[in-house]
Amino acid sequence: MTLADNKITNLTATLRNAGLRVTCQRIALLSVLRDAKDHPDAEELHKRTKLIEPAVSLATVYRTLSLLEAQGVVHRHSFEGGSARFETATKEHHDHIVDLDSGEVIEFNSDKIEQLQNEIAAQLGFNVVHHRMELYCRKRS
Amino acid sequence: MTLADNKITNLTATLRNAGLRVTCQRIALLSVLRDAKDHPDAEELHKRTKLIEPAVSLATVYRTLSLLEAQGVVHRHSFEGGSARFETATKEHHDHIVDLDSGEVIEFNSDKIEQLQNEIAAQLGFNVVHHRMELYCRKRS
DNA sequence: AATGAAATTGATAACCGTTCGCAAAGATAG
DNA sequence: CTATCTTTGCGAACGGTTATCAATTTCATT
Repeated sequence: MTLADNKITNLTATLRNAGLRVTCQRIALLSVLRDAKDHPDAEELHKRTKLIEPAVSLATVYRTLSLLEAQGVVHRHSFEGGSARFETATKEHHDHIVDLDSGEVIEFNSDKIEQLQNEIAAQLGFNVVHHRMELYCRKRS
Repeated sequence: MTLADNKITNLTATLRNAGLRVTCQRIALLSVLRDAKDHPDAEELHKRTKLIEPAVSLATVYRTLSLLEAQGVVHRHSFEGGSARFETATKEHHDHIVDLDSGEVIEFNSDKIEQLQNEIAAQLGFNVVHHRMELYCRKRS
């Protein structure tokens, strides 16, 4: 069971499954991640987590995020000109549109593009392990 | 005339055109950029530039790169887990494949993908200002 | 419950790529 | 040539992130 199998989302099980010990800091961070509707950075996650569990340091937030990323529980995105932003890996794979004016992040996905990417890589003798695609946009006038 | 209109690529003219004063540091850096076959980072560019013009500091390299980027003379790429890498804007627009094992960067472009990107953005009410697409790959076995 | 080995933590320093501040040196228009 | 404005080198500062390390906590085993 992973964070993806929600409903009775069991944060403890998520940690156990990832081979990590269960601590209140990690539970608190995971619950913040689970409830986040946006793409917060580490500092923002730290701020939110402290509301649940005051005894959590920024260092632990960073450490736990790295751990969870390594286990595929969260995804890290490094958009242009800012700090890394995180989201749970619950959703289907998707790419991002970044609104240049508001900083807002919109998700999208395109099987067509992914297929083209694979074809292009294959032609050059490569297999795509992962990719990064971000569209920096402005609202249509 | 920009660096793109090569043949008798005139580095001095490139600078004048960009509204920048002509200094030997800038000329040296531009010539290194012009001759680079790879995608060097600032430190590497500094190293190479010092061979031509020993009196150039890393700060000037960074400053000049930012200036040239703002004028569209060079492009900056921030690949995963490393420092920014630069290349002249002489070539057609292209995206990059990063070989995860060797770190090598291969260029490609796909009008088809770009068109799909524009369509997707348009559907969501956006115009694409610029994008970033990188395929992190391994050689096919 | 108590024990003990191993993992985790908070605080803070270190890190690394990059930018900034400033006085000195250099470029350009007139 | 001069005056003005730009650019430079140096080194300090910056910001996000990671490392250090002693103290604390987890958890399998009693």
